[in-house]
Amino acid sequence: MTGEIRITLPDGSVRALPAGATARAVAESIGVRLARDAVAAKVNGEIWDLSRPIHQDAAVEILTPNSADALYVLRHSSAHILATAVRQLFPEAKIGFGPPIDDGFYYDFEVPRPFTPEDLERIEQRMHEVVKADYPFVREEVDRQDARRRFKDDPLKLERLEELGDDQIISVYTDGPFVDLCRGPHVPGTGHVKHFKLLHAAGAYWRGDSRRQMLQRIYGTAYFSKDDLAADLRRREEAERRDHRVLGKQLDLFSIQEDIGPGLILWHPRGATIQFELRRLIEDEILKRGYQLVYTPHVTREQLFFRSGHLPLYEHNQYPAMAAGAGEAEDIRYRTKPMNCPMHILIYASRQRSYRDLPIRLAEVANVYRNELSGTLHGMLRVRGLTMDDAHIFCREDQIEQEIFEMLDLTDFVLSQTFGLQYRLDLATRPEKKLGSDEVWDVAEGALKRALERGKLTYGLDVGGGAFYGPKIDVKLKDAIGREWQGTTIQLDYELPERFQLEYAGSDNRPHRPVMMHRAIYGTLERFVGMLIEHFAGAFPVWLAPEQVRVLPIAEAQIAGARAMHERLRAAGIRSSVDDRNDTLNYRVRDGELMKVPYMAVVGQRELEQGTVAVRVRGAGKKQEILPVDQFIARVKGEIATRALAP
RNA sequence: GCUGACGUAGCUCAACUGGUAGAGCAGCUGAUUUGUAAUCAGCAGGUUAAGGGUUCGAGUCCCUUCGUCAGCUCCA
Repeated sequence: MTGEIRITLPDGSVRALPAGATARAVAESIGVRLARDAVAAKVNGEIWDLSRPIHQDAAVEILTPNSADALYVLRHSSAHILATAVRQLFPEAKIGFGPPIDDGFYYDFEVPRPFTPEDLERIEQRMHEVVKADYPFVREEVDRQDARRRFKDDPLKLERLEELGDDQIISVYTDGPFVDLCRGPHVPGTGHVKHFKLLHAAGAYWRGDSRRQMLQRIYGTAYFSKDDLAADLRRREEAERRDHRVLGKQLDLFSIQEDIGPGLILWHPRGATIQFELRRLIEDEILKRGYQLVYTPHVTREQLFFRSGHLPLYEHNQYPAMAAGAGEAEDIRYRTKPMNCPMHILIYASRQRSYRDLPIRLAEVANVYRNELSGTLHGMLRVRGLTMDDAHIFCREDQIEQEIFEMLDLTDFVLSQTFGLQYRLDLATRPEKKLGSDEVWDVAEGALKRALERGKLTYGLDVGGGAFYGPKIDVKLKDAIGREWQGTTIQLDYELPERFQLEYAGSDNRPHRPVMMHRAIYGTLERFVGMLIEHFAGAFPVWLAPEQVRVLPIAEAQIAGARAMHERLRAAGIRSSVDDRNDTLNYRVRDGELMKVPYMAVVGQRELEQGTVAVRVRGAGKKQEILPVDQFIARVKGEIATRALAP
């Protein structure tokens, strides 16, 4: 391996360098500034250290701080610096994994006692010293014996080491006093990591396995620039400011009370109004699209769920059985339902169906109960009593594509056209624990794929993320501050029609098995409303706002006039209230703003005499408009009717 | 469910190393009649999450249970 190698750059140009040249040398051959900015390199699509020798012809791209790949490298190095500092302060700490993640990095440690906030401060300070020392990250390739020797005191690393195949290169990275078994790559030296922050510590199972020991994980984040780090910390604060649990209390939308139990939502009148509008939107829309509404019970004989296969497979998520109804045999038990599908299936199966009837689309906004682990509950976003905007479609094989296509269109109508939310799609394929044969899954996954492609939609793959009864398309919503949320799911199901022996008479007058689909556009009203609260920061568009107009008389003399106006608004279908409390106008305006009421209609003597109203728009400050009352009502009605997003 | 932190009035928070619960806002009453983000005064409000223990004495220390939070696992 002597002589020259040919390096192809991203612009297509080719440079000849001596064999064994490093990516740093490539960068230097291009320019000093690039060499100075270089963080790592992409060699044949794989990210390498700048200092790693290249022995063969290769395509090389120099990574600088403005690439996403470089940020991952930086964060990976940050994790090592974290571990370096922890090892110095806590020599007894055993190291686990320390990868970069989407919004930062973490490192797992096995330590005798958990880290305290004070520990984090000390660790962060020590990290700054490690950065100041600017230790180079040195890569070495070692054999298994050597690696075993080096990590003899780190059982977690040894465990990982033994999983590596014989054909895999074993590499270790050293920065100053710290050595880690690591695939790399890293920035050239610890001095490159200047802008970072440790965020919090929490327990995490080793290898993510709840049967194994709990390690202590420290999370942090890192950026190339001070501004980026500051912006991230601001974003985190902003997310806190929008917390739906806090806003839900302030705006009197909902509560969760110990007397009722965790994960069970009390929708107060204001929150219920939002739910009501969402139901109205989806029900109006699906009726136009050929769905039929149904209602089914909250509890059922548990036999139904054995037949559907939920029991015992889904039992960990179901509430325990209740005793039989009065006068029934004792061995008959009842369960609350965690899903609606078996009931909708029984409606389908309640009479003979013809191929001419299909597709049959049964919809129900229904409450179901799932016994989620207590530690997973989180405000409205993760609950035990769920309100699903559920529907099941029974159709022929040849109708699948069209049905999926229409569901994707409905999804777009609701999420994008109505709420202005961006979203992306994921095709989730067969999980390990599943019902049905691989052949059936092949057909099902293929059908979803074709529908997506027909809709010319781009989508990602979530391998193994499907439900146990079929593959699904998951919709990930993006909110106002860029966070992603699990919303809509569309699932194909070949299994339940089989279990319930569903049939329709074909044009050949022979029995056929229909295909079934499950879908929920909002997902659950709880999670969707929770997401909306954070998305809008509580400032709902007029059509969703629990209180659309608040009428404020300036003084006692206008109370009767204000009440009359409130009646006019209410008669026009506008949710209105009067704040005629014995407080200053300033006080009442402030209260209206804090409650995020979109419009305050101020009525003074002048307005009453002229038949006008002084309109204060939420968030617009002192700027106000004097409008004839008719005109104001027309404007609000218009915004409600079109479900306008502003104000 | 697991690890850790936490739980004081409706809300946000005080209360020295154990010494006998306090403030602002909200609420109620009254005065004030207000022109676009907090008028003034008075009153009321707590078995300190629940239960048990240590102590002369527990909001404070210990145990159990419940709940909340940060994560893990799981998930709409």
